[in-house]
Amino acid sequence: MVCQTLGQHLSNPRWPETIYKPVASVGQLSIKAEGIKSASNGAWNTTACDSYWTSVHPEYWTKRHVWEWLQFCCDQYKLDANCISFCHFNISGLQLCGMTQEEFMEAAGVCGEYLYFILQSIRSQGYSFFNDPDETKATLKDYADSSCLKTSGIKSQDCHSHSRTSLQSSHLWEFVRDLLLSPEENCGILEWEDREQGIFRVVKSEALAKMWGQRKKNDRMTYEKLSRALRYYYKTGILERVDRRLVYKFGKNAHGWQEDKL
DNA sequence: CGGCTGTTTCCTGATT
DNA sequence: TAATCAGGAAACAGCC
Repeated sequence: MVCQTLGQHLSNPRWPETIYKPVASVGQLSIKAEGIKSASNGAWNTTACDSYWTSVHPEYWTKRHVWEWLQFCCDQYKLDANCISFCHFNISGLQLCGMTQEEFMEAAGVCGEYLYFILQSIRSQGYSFFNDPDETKATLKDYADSSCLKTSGIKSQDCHSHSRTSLQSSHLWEFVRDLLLSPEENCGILEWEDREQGIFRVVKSEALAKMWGQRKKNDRMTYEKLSRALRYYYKTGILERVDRRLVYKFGKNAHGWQEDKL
């Protein structure tokens, strides 16, 4: 897997609306911090509250914890996971803590700058980062007030051209694509039948539905329903029909799956 | 608030 | 017989 860099962003860090939507103004960042406050009153999303990584110092995080942290940041701060290069973050917490801000930006573009800041906040505040919403809010606002967050203007393509094996895709076909591209998450659920032509097979249909259901926080998802959604993609050219059971093919309007274009 | 997109849910019927 | 496929129809959620 080839990982692109975002060198062009390093000299001029800015926050595009498309990457961090709530940051249209400093005030709106505070609104996001309010979200943390309400969440900490008992409604933490599963990414944060069901795992013990929030109570462990980042240096002791496993790869899994790093991944959960990324998920948490994407959920909580509405970062676009498509900007984050998974291969750069397939590392332990110790390695994560050793990354420089520049390395974060190389791994996740402008989102990386924000991730870096969040990580440093967690490292300095420890467990209280997740339990002291006022502190968190103040810290985030301080950062929002800093110069790098005040401007915006990088076009969305700048972000999406950096798209890799994303951790959290909003669309079903992207979820399927990313599962195909990340063997560490795939677990044999999907496999390529013809890599060049984009033909793939659903090996474990129930597991795929369950995983998609988890992604959408819907425990009633079934392969029947998931496949109905996949069939809608025939209309839009995201997928093409293959007359074999559990076999699909990426269409002309699907992108990001070709090996030579990664 | 309305319109649009992308599902989700349910369904009937056909195929493997 | 069960699993899957093919779509129509309607509901629903999130976004603009």
